[in-house]
Amino acid sequence: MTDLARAAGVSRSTVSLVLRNSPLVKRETRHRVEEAIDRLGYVYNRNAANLRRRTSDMVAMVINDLTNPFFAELAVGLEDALQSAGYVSLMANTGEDPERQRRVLEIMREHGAAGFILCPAMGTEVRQTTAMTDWKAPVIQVMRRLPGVRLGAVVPDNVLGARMAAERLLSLGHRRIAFLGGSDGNVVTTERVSGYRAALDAAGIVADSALIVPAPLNRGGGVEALRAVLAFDSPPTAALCFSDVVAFGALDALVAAGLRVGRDFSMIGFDDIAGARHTLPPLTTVAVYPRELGRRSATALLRRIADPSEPPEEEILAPSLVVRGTCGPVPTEDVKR
Amino acid sequence: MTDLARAAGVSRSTVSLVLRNSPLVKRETRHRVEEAIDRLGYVYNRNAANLRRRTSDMVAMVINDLTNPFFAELAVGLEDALQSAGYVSLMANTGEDPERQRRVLEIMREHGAAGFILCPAMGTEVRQTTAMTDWKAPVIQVMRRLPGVRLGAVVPDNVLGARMAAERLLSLGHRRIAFLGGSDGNVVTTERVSGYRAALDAAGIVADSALIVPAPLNRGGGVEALRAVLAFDSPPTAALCFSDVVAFGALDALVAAGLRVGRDFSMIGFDDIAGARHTLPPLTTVAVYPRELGRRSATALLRRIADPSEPPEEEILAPSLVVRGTCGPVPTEDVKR
DNA sequence: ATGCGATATTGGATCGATCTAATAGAAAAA
DNA sequence: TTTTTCTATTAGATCGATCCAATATCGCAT
Repeated sequence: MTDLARAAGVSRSTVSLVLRNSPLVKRETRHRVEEAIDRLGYVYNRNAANLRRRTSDMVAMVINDLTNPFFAELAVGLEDALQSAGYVSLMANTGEDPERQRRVLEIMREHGAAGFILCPAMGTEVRQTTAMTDWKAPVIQVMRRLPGVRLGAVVPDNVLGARMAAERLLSLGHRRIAFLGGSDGNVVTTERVSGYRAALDAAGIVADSALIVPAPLNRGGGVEALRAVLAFDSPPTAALCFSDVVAFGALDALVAAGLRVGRDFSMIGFDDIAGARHTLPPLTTVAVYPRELGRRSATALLRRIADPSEPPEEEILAPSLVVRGTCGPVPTEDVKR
Repeated sequence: MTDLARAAGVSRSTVSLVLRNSPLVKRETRHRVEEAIDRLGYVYNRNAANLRRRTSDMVAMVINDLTNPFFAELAVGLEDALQSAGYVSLMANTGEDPERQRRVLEIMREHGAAGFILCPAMGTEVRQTTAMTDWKAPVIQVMRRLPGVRLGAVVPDNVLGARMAAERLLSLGHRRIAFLGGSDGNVVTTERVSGYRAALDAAGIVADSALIVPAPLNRGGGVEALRAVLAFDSPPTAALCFSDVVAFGALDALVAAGLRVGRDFSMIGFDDIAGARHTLPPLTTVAVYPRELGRRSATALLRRIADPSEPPEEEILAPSLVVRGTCGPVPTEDVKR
């Protein structure tokens, strides 16, 4: 900047005014400075500016698993909104490792992030998030909300979504309905299972806890879980899966067992990822709009960055049931085998 | 830091030494300072440190499309390696928009990124990348390499991959082989098509350019492209697809047309993404290991950050053919219909 | 006591920007 | 001509760290 000032024959202060295109500088001086800028190949230093102004144009995004298309979509929605608002994203993938999560959060804090978007890794201790409540920068949890922590959150209504799905199956006459996938440590599992339970309760059915089968959140998990329930003495006639990916595996296992999807056995997924409409038959599922989730959390964060006195809010997005071809009426006794 | 110094009864210089845990400070003073650090809730300011030291611990990652599982995997490999090396990632998604790409690159430059990893958006002008050759920070192109630009690059051997795939089909007796998907503007398309052509040439077959069908790089594109070639007077008996996603669409179209995959028509994909092993039958494809691509480009970048005199290199990773179930011998005349 | 080398500590300049309050210059009003 | 009022410009302090050269403190031999 000193070089620029010398080259343009003005003071550093004036150069600074030009850089921030202040209306104070005379048109002619501005041109002289601008000419110097591209003659000398000057590059503005945002970090120095942020240091002096005690501001930041960086936002921290810490995501549990970007290889999961659901979260990738969420991250893109987020980044897109932040980028349009003039922020740049410090992004990190934790791979569901709470310790790694702790480290990157700390580093991003030291970088002076203006705010934090966190999709907590499984097994994140509450201690971690409560510690964040008195960081000066606002924090928004997205997708997964740790219980009892006063940070903001933007999440889908998992309870409602699971209830809608289960109710659909109930209305088709199914009475033995399994819940496949997820794990106890996971908030989302807890919520979805509770929605599933609520629907059964409302229909006056006592939930058979053997029908709730935890499994890894991948295709293999779905295969396993479905095989397990088929081996029961009185197997279920339908299943609600933790996610579409799990449902894909469950569908694989169904055809492997020679069952006709949607006739011998009904299936509902969760998330409505890209592949869901291309299974055979297309998967009925609960759409939760990850991109919108990302966009909303960005908006919520930006609001609190703009006005830090705003209280943290929890935004809960309604999901919707996307009916495709994997559900049908309960099969008659003889077919059920 | 001044507060810390006062609280611990030492000078700012000493505090600084403690922060960088220099062996110069006496154990006892160090403890006094550390005590003050967590009593006052002090947070280290990396930007200020980087400003003074004229260094940077941020790397820019600019990716064309993170919702594509292939690139998501690549990004994760990258970020993982950078994170372990103590760098933090400035990440942006361009959504294949060259103008947006230009803007974010400029912003990250102004943030003083120590290096750049770029997977150029389709339609990126060479002007953009040549301009980057005289940025002081090193740049590595990943996956897509713009022709004739002296920046580093880490890419798969697309020519070889496509040739291997085409040779496989040729060895099974296929003579009319289509290439489905991609577009002329895309370097990767050019490379894969040229590998396909090379194999045909070597087998003494004149490539029928009508069999090279550009199409959008999504499932719908695959459906369209396959329908188009089936409508020919003498349709192909096999197809090599630009990517697995395109192949998924093509498989959909095949079953819709009542053809048996691997018997009436053979198909090979490209990329070996997660879903490829779960099609029916499982998709034969060319594996290019996106995660490894990411990891290598991170390594290459870090090397050049550490020693800026290192010349830019092009690293070309060998792909491998993953044989699954979508290829079979050329059908006999009567079946071919 | 004094000197000496080693070990610890420190003041002040600096990185590249912004900010405040002061000032110079020109035009308008007295 | 003098005063007032804008409009442009500027000097110097500052943000939070590091770095360098200088200095203080110490144990130990003389």
